[in-house]
Amino acid sequence: MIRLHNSKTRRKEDFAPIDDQNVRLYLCGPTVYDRAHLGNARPVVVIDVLYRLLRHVYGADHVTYVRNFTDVDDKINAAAQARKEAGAIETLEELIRQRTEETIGWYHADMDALGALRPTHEPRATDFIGAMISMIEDLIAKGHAYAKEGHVLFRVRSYKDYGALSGRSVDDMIAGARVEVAPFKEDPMDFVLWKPSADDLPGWESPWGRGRPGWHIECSAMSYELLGASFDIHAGGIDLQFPHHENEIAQSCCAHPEGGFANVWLHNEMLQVEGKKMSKSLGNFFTVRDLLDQGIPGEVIRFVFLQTHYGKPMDWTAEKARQAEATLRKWRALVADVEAAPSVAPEVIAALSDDLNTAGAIAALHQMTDPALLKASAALLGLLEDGLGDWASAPEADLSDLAAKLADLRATAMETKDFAPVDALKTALLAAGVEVRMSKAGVELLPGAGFDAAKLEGL
RNA sequence: GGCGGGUUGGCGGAGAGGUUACGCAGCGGAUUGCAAAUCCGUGAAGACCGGUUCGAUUCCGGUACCCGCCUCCA
Repeated sequence: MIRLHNSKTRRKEDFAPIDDQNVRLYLCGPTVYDRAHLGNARPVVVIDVLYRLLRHVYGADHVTYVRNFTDVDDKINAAAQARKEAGAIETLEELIRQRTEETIGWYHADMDALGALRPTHEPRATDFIGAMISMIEDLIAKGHAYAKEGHVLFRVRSYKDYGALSGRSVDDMIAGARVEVAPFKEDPMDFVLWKPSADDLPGWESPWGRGRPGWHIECSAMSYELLGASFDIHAGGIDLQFPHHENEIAQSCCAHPEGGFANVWLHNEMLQVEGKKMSKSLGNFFTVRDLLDQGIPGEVIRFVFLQTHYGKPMDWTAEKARQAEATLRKWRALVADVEAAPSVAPEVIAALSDDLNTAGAIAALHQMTDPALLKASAALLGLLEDGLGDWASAPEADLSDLAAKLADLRATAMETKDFAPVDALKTALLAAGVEVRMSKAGVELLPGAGFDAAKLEGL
């Protein structure tokens, strides 16, 4: 039995799918205007583990996982306009398309590097504009939304449970007074479903004139098209809980009162870097690609993420990455050339089933002595898989001559009691990233983490 | 101001109302020419103040501190 902490009820609940032949999961995906930063990767890795667990429990063919690409956004427009101003000859529309295509390619490459499985569907907002317009028309017809001055706004007061997910009341929020006041709003909390586009911005024809959708409507429209009016799990970062998810619920439940939208809401906490919020102003902002380029393997990033429960803030530190790499190297050596066991360790399943206790699952892996079982169990966490381990394999190098030389020097030193020549060679080997093992059985040289063949020249 | 999360041994980080978490580091030992690697062993905790209880780090209340969201940033 899988148990998940449901943000909607604020409790850990037994998970019971609506249809165990088709378990349905939706994760809010990225706005594709730039490289994914490290924080973007956290929900992807967390939900990837959930996806793997669900596939394990219900069968690989009985889980539908949807993660959208938001490719309508002012930041994308800004990036395209910047290119235009820099002298690009393409139309703005073409530049936007280029930018989103490019970013999606980066995103796939980066998330692949983290060992995340591709979702079943990756819908793009621009492919669902028609569905969004239909949904907005329906909301207007049902009295939950109104058109004014080219905008369409959702009437927050018409959905009585508005604020239930995030524990807020409309009145409290207005008292907070951090809302955009606009003359065309009936109520300050009303939010945009559709807005007009100037000629130099992307737009689509609609009953309210040429314009583009507000942000929230895309997830409501796409989840409805791909998963239906009711589905099992909706996930995303806790920062999306309000207003994004609150607005999704309001739109979807008002448009499809026959459905319940998402049964379970999973929210992951934020990511920090060395104890502080990651931000450009603090200079600790970096992308997944930055880390990969620094030589930190995706599997190591993944391991660091999974060491912290998704519901707690997770602190990225260089020290954690160092430790994770050491652990993975040890495990990789253990499972090298080992065939995965046919089944997964029950402790690992039990830990993951308990609200995705990935840290507990990793602790269980530490206790495992059977490499075949370790490999099979780690796979449920997306670790120690064959495709992801190139980084840990020893660099190709023939060190047999040097090993023989060291053995000779050592044998001589045993006689003369002068170990200086042996130590000199050993020191040089260590400096080149070679691990030196000397025992009664003989000398063994292994290329290690920082192996540099160039430093072996002349030895 | 409103809403929410957190505070565990040197560091990271879990579970469980009463029994060793675990990992890294440290320390002791085996091993080694010395190391490395490996193996064995080992000390160390639960922010603060109350309450419930035979018993709480674990449940409840309060205090302090930290953090997030409320600004179409996951």
